[in-house]
Amino acid sequence: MLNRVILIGRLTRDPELRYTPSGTAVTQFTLACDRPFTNQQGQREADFINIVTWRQLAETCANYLRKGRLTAVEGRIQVRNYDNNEGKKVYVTEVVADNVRFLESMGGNRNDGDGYNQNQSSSGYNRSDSNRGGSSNDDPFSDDGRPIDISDDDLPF
Amino acid sequence: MLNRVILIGRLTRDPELRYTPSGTAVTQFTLACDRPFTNQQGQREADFINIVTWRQLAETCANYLRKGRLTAVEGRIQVRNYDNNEGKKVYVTEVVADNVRFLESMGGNRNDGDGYNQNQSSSGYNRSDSNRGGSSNDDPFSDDGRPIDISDDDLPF
Amino acid sequence: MLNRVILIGRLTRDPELRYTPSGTAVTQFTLACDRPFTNQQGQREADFINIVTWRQLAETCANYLRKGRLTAVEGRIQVRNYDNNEGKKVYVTEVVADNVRFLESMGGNRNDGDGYNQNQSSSGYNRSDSNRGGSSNDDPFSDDGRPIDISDDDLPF
Amino acid sequence: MLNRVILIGRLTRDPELRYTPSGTAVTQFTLACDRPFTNQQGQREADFINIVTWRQLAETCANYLRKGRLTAVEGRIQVRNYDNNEGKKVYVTEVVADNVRFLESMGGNRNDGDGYNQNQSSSGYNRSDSNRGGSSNDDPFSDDGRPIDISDDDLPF
DNA sequence: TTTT
DNA sequence: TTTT
Repeated sequence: MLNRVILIGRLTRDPELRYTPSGTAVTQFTLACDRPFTNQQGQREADFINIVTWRQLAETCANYLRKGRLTAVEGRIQVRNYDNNEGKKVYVTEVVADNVRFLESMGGNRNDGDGYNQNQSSSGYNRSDSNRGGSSNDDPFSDDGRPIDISDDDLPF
Repeated sequence: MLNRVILIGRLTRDPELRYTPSGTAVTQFTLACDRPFTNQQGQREADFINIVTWRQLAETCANYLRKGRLTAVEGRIQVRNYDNNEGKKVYVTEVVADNVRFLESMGGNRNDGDGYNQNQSSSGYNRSDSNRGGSSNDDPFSDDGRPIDISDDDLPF
Repeated sequence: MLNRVILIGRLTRDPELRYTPSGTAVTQFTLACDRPFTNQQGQREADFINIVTWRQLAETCANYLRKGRLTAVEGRIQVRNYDNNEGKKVYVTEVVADNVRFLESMGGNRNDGDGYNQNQSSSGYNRSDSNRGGSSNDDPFSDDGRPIDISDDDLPF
Repeated sequence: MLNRVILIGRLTRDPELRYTPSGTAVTQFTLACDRPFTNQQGQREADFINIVTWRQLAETCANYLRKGRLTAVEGRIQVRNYDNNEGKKVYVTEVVADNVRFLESMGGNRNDGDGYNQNQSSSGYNRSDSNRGGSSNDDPFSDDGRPIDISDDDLPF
């Protein structure tokens, strides 16, 4: 009934832009978020959190984000599952972002401080079908490690 | 650098209270959070999000939460991984809660509207070791589906 | 660049629905949010936080919220100012809500568990003019205590 | 029952460090947070949001924050009131921060990327007395514009 | 493995 | 598979 996530971290790699069969842009990246405490060895660990963005926001992220960039992400946690090639259910957790803020400039050449990068959906017609038994081509990130095709069924709002 | 989650949803089952070898309480449960849109079939889906609480908050959750209860959770996203019995890395994503609010009373017998249920850590000495190669007994939830032992190494703050 | 608020509290009064000159619905109410600690006298105090909602969400809130109802609000902090009748600048702080969740049912007669109550704006064309010097008819809430007219200029997104 | 704010913005001035009579550090500053839309004149406005930090976090903020710095703040909304010199109630709204992240380095001389800047309270004994009738020396920020003394009574957690 |  |  309410599902809100706000993260600040750094990209572990350049973002990946892809398109669904129907032509919708999807960009995926991973944020490294340092934990607020150190472990038993006195070292600070990080959580590596998968982010997905759609449509215009996906294009903007692909254009402006790069590995290492400090970035703020607002969105919701999404948990999906599919049956892997051994017929076992694999669960995938990711943050579907609807607002991304570029906290570092792009190598001196431009300003990114102005202009919000928000999802502009004309809400209401939404659809998102996950959990379709047997179908395995339904997601950006796989906890399994395999690259997987994305489908129009994953379109959020 | 910042990692904040706020959820409101319903417990899919009664919470499970366990103890680490050193006697620290850990309670786990899953929140069903309805998505803010309907899928292609016009149905509202939910995300099933794993929650972990520690220490005093774990005891309180085990005592007062029950299947179906509307509950608010505040915490951080944590991503852990371990090698499963086939030597494959399994990733586990969960929300480590530091504040849980009981939004529904306990069947008329008590009030839960007063009193915050917050993690009371004497911050600073914290430690949390995940990602220890080879060790597989390190987590409350497994995306693999197997029940797994919990370890003191997972203690957050 | 990022401005996010999430509150859970109870309405101090029934919500007030009004309309701007151009016919846009605005609903205002105040949430009492208990503080997470007690004061020197051992008593728990509350913060009384002003909420504003617009358009469809305003209508829904006016229809379904009532004094005392436990309610979750998501939005952004807005700070406005105007010159009062003595020519002094008065500052008004409120939360402009874009998502409101009714956490308690309406006296048994209905269900409120399904259906999100979210602001549905066709983002992009937005406008909001506050801080107009001399003009005093620009806000729902006044820290001054006077009832004030609302204006189309306050329309957010 | 839940009161969470997350902001990213820039300091409008250098932070101000003061001490309560009993020697507790309090730092105040204002964050300019650009609104996510433009007004009727096509200009982007900002909300100027007052922030208060206490104790160790106050010292760290005073040491490392400066006018113009991009900063993330996590905390809760607090609304206080007092009677001004004309006997009128004045309301003050501010964000009491428990986590502040410095998103820009300090002119090249140091690193601020490591090390969380979090409030370290030994929770449980808390107290905070506002709303004391007649007393006017109770707050960092005044919507009235007058500088006001701070008091130990405002100590949160 | 999923809640109302 | 991980960022500074």
